[in-house]
Amino acid sequence: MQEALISSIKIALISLKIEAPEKITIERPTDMLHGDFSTNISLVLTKQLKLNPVNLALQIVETLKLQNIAGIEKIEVAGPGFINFYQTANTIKGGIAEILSNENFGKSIRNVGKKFAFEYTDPNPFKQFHIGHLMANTIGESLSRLGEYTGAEVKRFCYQGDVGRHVALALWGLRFMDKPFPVEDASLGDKVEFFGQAYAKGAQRFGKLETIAKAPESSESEKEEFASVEVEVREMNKKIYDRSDAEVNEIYDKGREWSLEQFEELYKILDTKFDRYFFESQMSTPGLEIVRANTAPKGLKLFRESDGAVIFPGEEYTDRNGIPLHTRVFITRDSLPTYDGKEIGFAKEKYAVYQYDKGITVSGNEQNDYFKVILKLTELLFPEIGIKAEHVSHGMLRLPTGKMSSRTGEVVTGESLLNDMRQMALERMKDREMSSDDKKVVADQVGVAAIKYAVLRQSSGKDIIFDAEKSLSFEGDSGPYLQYSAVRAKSLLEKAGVVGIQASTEIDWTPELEAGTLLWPGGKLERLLVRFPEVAARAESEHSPHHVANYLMELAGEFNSFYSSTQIVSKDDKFAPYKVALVSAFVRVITGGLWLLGIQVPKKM
RNA sequence: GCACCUAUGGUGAAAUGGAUAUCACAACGGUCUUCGGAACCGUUAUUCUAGGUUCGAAUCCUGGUAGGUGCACCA
Repeated sequence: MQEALISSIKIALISLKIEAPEKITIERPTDMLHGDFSTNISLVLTKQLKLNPVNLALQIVETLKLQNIAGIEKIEVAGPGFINFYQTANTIKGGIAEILSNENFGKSIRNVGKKFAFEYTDPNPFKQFHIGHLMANTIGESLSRLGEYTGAEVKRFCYQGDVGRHVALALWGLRFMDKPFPVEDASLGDKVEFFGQAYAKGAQRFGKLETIAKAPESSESEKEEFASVEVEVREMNKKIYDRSDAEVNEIYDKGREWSLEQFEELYKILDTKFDRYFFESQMSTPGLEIVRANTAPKGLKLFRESDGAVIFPGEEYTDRNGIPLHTRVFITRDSLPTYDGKEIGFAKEKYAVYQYDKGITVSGNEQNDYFKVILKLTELLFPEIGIKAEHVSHGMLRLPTGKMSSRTGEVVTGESLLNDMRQMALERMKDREMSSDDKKVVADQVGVAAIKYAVLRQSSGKDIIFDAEKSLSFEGDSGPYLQYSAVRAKSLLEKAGVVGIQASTEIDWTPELEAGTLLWPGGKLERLLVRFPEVAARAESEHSPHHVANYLMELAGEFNSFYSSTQIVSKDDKFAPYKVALVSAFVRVITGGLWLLGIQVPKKM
């Protein structure tokens, strides 16, 4: 349609003897009252031609009208000189018919033949899976689905930090635990909790000693105490890397396995499934090799030695926008690769297993500057990977203080947040007639929807204030509201089936279509439904699932207005088949849209 | 200290450089439920500040203010 309008405009300009600019834009007006399509061509031309934009627009419209563009009913000049196009009721109606007949409505082929890789979540064994991981998972999963929806081949990757100082601190912290090591048949939660506490104790103790030792007024003995502790942790770290201590290995393997098992349970609830896992422990060797091979005076000389460590002097480079980078350490003076060093190995390994056309890493925005350095290095070391790698960041999920399950006042785990949401959902359903098993399934779906929607409703990169009260109330702008709308619409379809009303757009329309009207004032519901594929495509190209979330919100609101203003399933109503058709189209679109957000539609709720 | 990010009704957000800045929550008033009220309808209220670019600025540029984040052997 847009192409047809553009060529019509070109023809109109030629007949007015005006040179057409290279780019003529056809846009969707923000307000539907301004038509189905709009162009600012007159405003753009007005300067060079020194004409009044409204007069020019009027002239263009005159010649456009002579062309009788198919599917267009009305062309108007509005505001400062916009030209608005209104589609015929028949065209809109045809759009609804298409939704009904096309199971894949909303999908597109714009990325067919392309390979996308998404790396997200990236939790660390031995540490809690916290709400930041929940966010990254939500965003990464939605981006993956948008990729699939637009035809790309998509692989989901998860990179987990199973070595490094946090693990060393967890194992070192075991000595301060007053609880016994979990027995084999202890619950998974208890097992993971045990290591989580060990890490907390280890990290706390280490941090405390470090603070004391580094304070200006610290005594010699305090300094010595920290020094000896530092040696212990470093030795533990080395043992983990080189697996030289059988006892450490045994404990380490158990802790790692338990953590990973627990992550899998969460992924199941979150409805996400990774194609492949990578571990930091596997990236040490390739990372070291790459860095060593390019440390001056060898290779590309990107790295150099400094104070016994190997660094990348970021100050000497700029990012894609010409902004200077910062220096980072890639190999420590203990000859161990830092996280940065391993990341470089990972960049290469990831591409080796899957030659993607676009590779996106999702992380918190506190890593923005870090990723600029990594992306720059990737470009310099592996140009063919560098141009395909991108970083998408998210802000923090902030919780109101003193609420939710942060019992200790420390990090909120993903599990506790999920549990709270599920509990709320169950509470809400207590009067529903459902088996308790069904209720649990639905409570999972609703709880997940509440969290995911809260994350995806706003553009990523900024912090999200996750207001417990509001999100738990499930009102208005929320995932459960969308689910509820879908569920209610589905139950309407069931009812229609029982009564025997078939969805159809082909009813006796004669007077209505001649008057250019559809059922609903302005045909707003219909027009929104038809736009779904454009919304999905835009969300994909901008890596912005919130376009889908906002669209669904508007759509559901419009549907609910429709629902409450008219009787839909009614035997004697000649419009009933069309009304049911709208409900059916709505169900198809909202189900697809929620899928893009990673949200399931419950059977009942 | 240097760098980056952010600033929109009371609150949380949206808006390819476009039209009267949109939505939800809260507040206030209504629908009174027989297709599922986790719903619907209405009212009040918003672009941090000073300049600049532009036919047109919440959006782009410059200064200021406020907040957040990151900067060597952590991940």
